[in-house]
Amino acid sequence: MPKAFYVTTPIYYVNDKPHIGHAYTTIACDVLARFKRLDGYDVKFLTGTDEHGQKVAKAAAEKGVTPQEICDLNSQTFRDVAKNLGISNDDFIRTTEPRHIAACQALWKRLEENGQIYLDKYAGWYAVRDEAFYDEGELTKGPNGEKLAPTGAPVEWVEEESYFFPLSKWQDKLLALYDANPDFIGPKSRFNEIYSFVKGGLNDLSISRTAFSWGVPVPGNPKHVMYVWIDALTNYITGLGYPDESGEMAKFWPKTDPVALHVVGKDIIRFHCVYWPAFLMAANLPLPRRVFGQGWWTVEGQKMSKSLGNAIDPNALIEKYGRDQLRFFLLREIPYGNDGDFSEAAIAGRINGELANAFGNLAQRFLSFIAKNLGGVLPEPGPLTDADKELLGACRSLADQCREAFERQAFHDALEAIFVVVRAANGYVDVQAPWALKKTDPARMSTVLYVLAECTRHLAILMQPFTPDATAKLLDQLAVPEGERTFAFLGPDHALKGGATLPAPQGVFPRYGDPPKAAGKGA
RNA sequence: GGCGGGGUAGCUCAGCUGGUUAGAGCAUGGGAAUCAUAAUCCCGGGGUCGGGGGUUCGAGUCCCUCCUCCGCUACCA
Repeated sequence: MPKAFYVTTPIYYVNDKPHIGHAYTTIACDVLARFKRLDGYDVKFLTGTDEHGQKVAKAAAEKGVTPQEICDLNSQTFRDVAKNLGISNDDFIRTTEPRHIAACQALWKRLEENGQIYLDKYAGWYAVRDEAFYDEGELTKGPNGEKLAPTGAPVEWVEEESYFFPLSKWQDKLLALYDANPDFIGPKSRFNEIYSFVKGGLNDLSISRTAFSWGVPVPGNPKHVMYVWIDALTNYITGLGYPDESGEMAKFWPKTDPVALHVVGKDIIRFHCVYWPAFLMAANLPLPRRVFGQGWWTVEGQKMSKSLGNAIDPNALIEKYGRDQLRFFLLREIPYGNDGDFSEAAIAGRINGELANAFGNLAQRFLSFIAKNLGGVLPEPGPLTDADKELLGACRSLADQCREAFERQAFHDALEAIFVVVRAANGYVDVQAPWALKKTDPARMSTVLYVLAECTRHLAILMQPFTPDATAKLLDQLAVPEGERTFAFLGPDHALKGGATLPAPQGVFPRYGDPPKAAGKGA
C-alpha cells in the first residue's frame, strides 16, 4: 500500500486580495505535493477560502450585496490565482459549503458531548478589524483619546454571552505532545516560541459570537455562530470527509503515525500548534504530524501593507517573470522559514544566473550538439571513465538528498544540492570538450554526450516539482515517456537508451530581459 | 523584564558533539574555451569569524561579560 501524505495551505480570507504571501504558501504546498506524488506517495493536497466573519458581513453591507455573493466572487479570485500558478490541489474547500458547516457542527457536538464546551459571558475590548479581543493593558490611545488595539485598530467594549473551550486544561497534554514530537512544529525557532507560550499558561477560549450571524450556527443555539478558529481549522478535516471517519479520514488522518502537514504563515502558527491540537484531543480525534510556519516577504525592502499599496498581485508576477520562474525564485532565494525580500534584481539574478545560464544552457549546449552532429540521435555510450561515473554518481545520489531536505521542508537545501550537480555538469562539459572529441575520438564524444543526457534526465525529473512546465518540455526533448518521469525511474535501471531520436531542442528557460524571439515559433 | 534565536568575505548564507592554511553562491579582477540561451570553465583578491576577558596543547566552535539586531511573551508606575 502506498504511503499517504496530506498537505494543506491555510484557507485564505476572502476579504483579502491575493498577494505574494498567499502565492508563496500555495506554491510551497504544491511543490511538496508534487514531490511526494513523484516519490510514490498517495497525496491529498487541500487549499481553499475562509469566508465567514464580521468583516465579510460588513463589506457585503457596504456594497449592498449578500455576504455569499462577496464570498463567491472573492473565492473565485483565489481559485484563479492557484490555477495560474499551476497548483495541483486535489480539492478546494470553502467554509460556506454545506459539507463544512456539517463538519463544524459535528465537531462542536462532539466537543460538547465530551464536556469541552461551556456557556459563560465574555466582556472585553473588541476590534472588529482584527476580529480579536484585547486586554486593557494592551491598548494605546489614539489622537482623539480613543482606545486603539496594538495593531492600531479601533476597539469597542463588548459584553456578550459566549461559549468557551477550556483550553487552560490542555496545557499539560500539549506540552506532552511537544515533548514526544519535537518535530511537530517547524522551524525549530517556532517550536521554542510555542513551547514557552504554552508553558506560560493558557486561557480558555471564547468560541462563539452573538454580535453577528455570518458564520456557522452553533447546534442547538442559533443565536450563536462559531468563532473564527473552530470554523477555520476544521476545514482540514472537512476536506477529508469528516464527520465520516472512514475513507479519506482514515487514510490521511490516521489514528497512529499521522501524515498531515499544515503549512501556515508565521502569524497563525499558534492557532495551528496550540488551539488545533487541543480541539482535536478534546474531541478524541487524531492529530496532524507537523505544522510549518513560514516567513514573510518584503518587496524591494519594504514591508507589504495596505497603506503603502505595494502588495503585488501574483498574476502580474506570473505575467512578468513566468510561472516556473516565480515558483523557483520563491523557494530558492531564502532558507524556508526565514523572511525574504522580493526584488526585481534578485529574481532576475536567479532566473538568468541559474535557470537560464546554468541549467537551461547546460541542456541546450549538448542537445543542440547532438542535433547538429548526430542527426538528433542519442548516441550509445562506450566504457565509462572515472569522470563519467563521478558525475552520474552525483546525479543518482541527488534523490535521497532531496528526500531528506523535503522531510524538513528545506526546499533551499534540495535546490542547492541540485545546482551543485548542475555546476559540476557544466564543468564536465568544458573538461570533456565533446567539440574537440568530434575530430579525435568520436566514440568518446558519444559517451560524453550520453552521460550529459542521462545526467540531465535526473536533474529534470527532480526539478519537476519546482518548475513543472519547463521540465516537462525538457523531458520531452530527452524523449523520456510521460509515464517514466517519477522518482522510481531514477537510477541506472531506467537509464536513457542510445539510438533514441530526440526532438529538435529548444531552450526551456529563457533569459529575463532578453528581447523575445521572433514570434510564431510555436510552443 | 523573562524566554528564545542571530551578529562569519561587498551581499545572502553554511560551518555537527572544539583540531590541518575559515567555506559556498552571487558580486568583483584576471585568464581559457567557443558546444551553447554572449551562455560556460579555471585562477585570484577580499574575512581582527560583534567587542573584551577566560578555559585549553589548540576556539568561529566551550565559559563569563558587554554591545547590537530579531522573534515570542510579561508587566508598569
